[in-house]
Formats: sequence, structure tokens, C-alpha cells
Amino acid sequence: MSKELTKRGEDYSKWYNDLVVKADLADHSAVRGCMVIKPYGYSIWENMQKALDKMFKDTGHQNAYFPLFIPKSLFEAEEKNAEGFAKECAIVTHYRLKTDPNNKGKLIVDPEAKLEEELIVRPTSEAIIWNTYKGWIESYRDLPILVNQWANVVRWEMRTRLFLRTAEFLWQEGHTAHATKDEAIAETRQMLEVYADFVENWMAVPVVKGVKTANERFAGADDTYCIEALMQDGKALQAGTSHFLGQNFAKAFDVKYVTKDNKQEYVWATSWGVSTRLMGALIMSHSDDNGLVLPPKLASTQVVIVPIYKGDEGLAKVSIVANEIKKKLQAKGISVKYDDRDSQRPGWKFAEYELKGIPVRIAIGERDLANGTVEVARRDTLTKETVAIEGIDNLIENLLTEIQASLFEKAKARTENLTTKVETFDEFKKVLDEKSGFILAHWDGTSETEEKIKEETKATIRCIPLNNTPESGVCVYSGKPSTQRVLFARAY
RNA sequence: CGGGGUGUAGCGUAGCCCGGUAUCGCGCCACGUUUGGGACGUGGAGGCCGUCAGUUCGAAUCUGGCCACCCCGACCA
Repeated sequence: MSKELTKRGEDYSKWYNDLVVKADLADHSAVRGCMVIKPYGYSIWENMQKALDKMFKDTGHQNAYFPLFIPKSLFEAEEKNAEGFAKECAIVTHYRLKTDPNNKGKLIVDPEAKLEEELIVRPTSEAIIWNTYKGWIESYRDLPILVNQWANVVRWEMRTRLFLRTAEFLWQEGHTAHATKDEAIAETRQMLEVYADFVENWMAVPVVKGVKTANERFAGADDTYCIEALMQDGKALQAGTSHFLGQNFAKAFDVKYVTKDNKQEYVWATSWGVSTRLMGALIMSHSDDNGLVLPPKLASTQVVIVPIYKGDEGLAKVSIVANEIKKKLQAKGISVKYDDRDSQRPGWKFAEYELKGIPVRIAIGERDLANGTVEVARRDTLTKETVAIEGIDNLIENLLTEIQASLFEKAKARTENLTTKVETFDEFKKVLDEKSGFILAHWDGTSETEEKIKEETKATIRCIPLNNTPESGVCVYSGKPSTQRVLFARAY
């Protein structure tokens, strides 16, 4: 296999696609718009799932599973939600095939097997879940319901990209039901914090927390909170969303509960999700022209040990020390791979593990055996140093922590450098074209202005940042008064 | 879905205009020598030329449909 990667500077998209395929993360499948997530890529997704799942459980949520199919009548119940997703749904209309009488060995859809009611392959599960919750909720004593599901969903996208936008993708979707509006809003905000915590502290990707404008809001939500991250090419990526659904779904599915003072009230709802798109964010945030760069906390192998030797005897000698080091590191909870394959030479292995983003590489040769040292190489900085074997476990443990922190700092500095305040629309366009990144600008608060700006520049309002300080100014587009700056960018 | 491009061995390609069963490199297999940044030698295997149909004695090559991917739009987590 050719391991030559397109350089980021030459063609950023091509670099991304090359990297995903060559680092063995995922591949295109025989199915339009659908990818195969390969074992190496899936191992990273599993690490993300593990960390997120623990965070969900620590905040009181439980996992459950709901059907892949949603009867059309349920799907259309919440009007805005249905309308928002209608144009990208896969629909099951039949339940049987039969052999084609005119074409031997081929199958056709059996026209006799048409479903009475079409089934929608879920693009999101609010409908089926709220239909189910109707049966679970009678009294305030049944609330809150704090449920998450790990699932696949299908959205028939016109143009797809590995991990960033695929027709089928994996995600988790939390769906909670609450007695009061305040409690539901608190839940929405809490899950946004969980996402921000995960993306920043595990993925080492800095995010801006904010609220979507009405235009960008989830179909069926009263408010959509989000975290937005900036990729190396200056484009924004929505990394996670948490929706306050108000009583929209409760009303659509008639989910009421009886209060302590015996009154009927509609239930308040939230939903929140992150998907395999996070893999794309991870890849695009840290990787370089040599390949993937993984933050230690998500790497399935944190340290790889490569022996350098002459002959079987040489390998045996090096292996004794290598295995000792491996054990010491494992005792610290570090995941280690000792690659003693004789079928590849050291240089080949170095390049391979760089492509795959293994955070730390240890090389041990006979020269080291004599000196009681090893060579330690960092993937993120591509630097190497010779260190004593004595105390190597502590050194590596600290190094992994340092790499994790350093990746975040580097990404944070980049995001800050690519965040620009502008005062005029000329400046706005100039920054977009020449620098790109996030733009903080005043906006008059109207959908019309937002759409005009989008038409003219392809930039959208990513969010109204939560930590905004009120500041009076004038809208860059309309010149009308504004009370705060909002975050614009071209986005994935 | 509209415009443009591409599709030949696992990967990258030559051949296509001017029709006669496919070139080269990397990778793969065997053996030997090697092993501190993608080793070298010798021998070998691997292809219904994206797919379906048409033209033709004969199609990778000509014509049409379809599929997939890439780029630009529209759409979008």
C-alpha cells in the first residue's frame, strides 16, 4: 500500500480523506454514502463511547434501546420535527422480495408485500421515544426520565464525507423528560457542559459553547445549545448539540403527568447527541502531514515499543528489557504494544506508527542495553530523546499527560489566532477570504440579515456564545443596533 | 440533485485519439542477505480494464445507460 499522504497545504480535503483511509480508520463501502469503520478507527470510537458513557451514568442517565423504524404516523406527529427531516429520510415500503420471473437469479420487490403504513428509518428518535414515554409517565413520581441510547441513524445526505457526513452514522442520543421547564433547561445546559468537558479534556479540542439562532435550531426544539470547534483549515465544525424541546413533543404525543396538587401538566423534554462526526473533529484538529496525531486519552495504543537488533539472539536480548518496560507501563494503566515482528524493519515501523498517531514510541537497541537507556519519541512534536530505563514508567506517564495538555494548548492557541473581531462587512468578507476562522461580529438579531450574510459569504452564525459580555454596537450588515457579538464561520 | 472531473492488479499509473486481450513502480509470496528512520538480491503470483447493454469478426479503446468517488453549487449533525 502506498503510504504517501497528500500534504495539508496542497489540498486539505484530499489530505483528510487520504488520512482516514491510510491510517486504517474507515473506508468507503459498497453502499452509497455509507462507510465501513475499520477496527483501528472503531477502537478510537469505542474509547470515546466509554468516556462519554461514564459521564452520562455519572449524571444519572441510563441506557436503553428503541426501534430503528418509526411508523410514518408517529414520525409526522411533531410537525416541525417531521418537516425538518422529511427530505432526508429513508423509507421502508415493502417487507418481502421474490425471484424475478423474467430474470433468473435476480430478485424483485414483491408488489404483494406492500406495508399498510410506511416505516421511516430513524433520522433521530424523538418520535418513537416520546410515543413510548407516553406509556411510562403518569405522575410527577415517574419523573424525571433520564435515558440515553447508543444507536445508528440514517439521514439521506446528498453529499457525504467519511466521518463528517455519512448517510448512516453512529451516535448517542439522550432523551429526557422533566416535570418543570427549569429542570429541563438545567438538563440541557448540564449535557452541553458534559460535551464541552469531553471534547476539551479527552479529545483535546477547544470549543465555544453557545446557543443557535432560530434558523439553525434543531427541528422541533425551542432552543438548541451547541459546542463549536475550529479545524486547522479555519472551518468550523459543530461537535455536539443539546436541545431544550419545551413541551413540543409532549403536546404532539399527549404526554401529561399529574402534579402533587392533582393537576394535569405537559411534560418538558430535552434531547442531546454527539456522533461519529467527533472522529472527524479529532482527526482534523491535531493531525499533520505525517499522519494522525491522537491525544493519549483516546489512543487505543498509547505507547509502542520497537526493538532494534541483529539476529534472533539480538531480538531475544532486547525483548527481555522491552517486556520488562511493557509490564511496568501496563502496571500504570498505560496501553502498550511491543512490536517484535521480524517481518518489518524499524524504519518502516516508525513511519507506520506515526501515520497511525500512536502518542509515544520507545525504541530499544543493543546500544541501549549497554547504556541502560531507550529512545523516547513524541508523535505530536516528532522529537526524540534518549532516557534512562530507570524510572521510565513515571517518565512516560508524565509525558502522556504532557502530550494531552500540549495538544489542547496548541489547538487552543490556533483557535484564538483564528478568531477575529470585525466591525464592518468589508472587513468581515476580507477576513473570511484571507484568514477564515471564527469571526465575532455584531448582528441585528434578524433571520433576514443572517440569511443575507449566508447567501453572500457562505458564513453562518455558528452560535451566540454563552460567555458573551453585553456590548452595544451596530450590525455589520444592516447597521442596525446590536447588543452583543455573535460567532460566524464557514462550517463543515 | 445541477455543473465539471475521474474509474485499468491491494495502491499509484501507461495504453484510449488511430479497436487485435494490458505497461511500469510500490506492495504481496518464496529463499538468502539485512535490521538505530519506509532495506537489497534472485525467483514468483496476482487483472471478467467500475458496471450493464450496444456497434464490430474482434472492445480497456467507439456509443449509450447505470454505479461509485473527487471538486464547485444547493442541502445538512
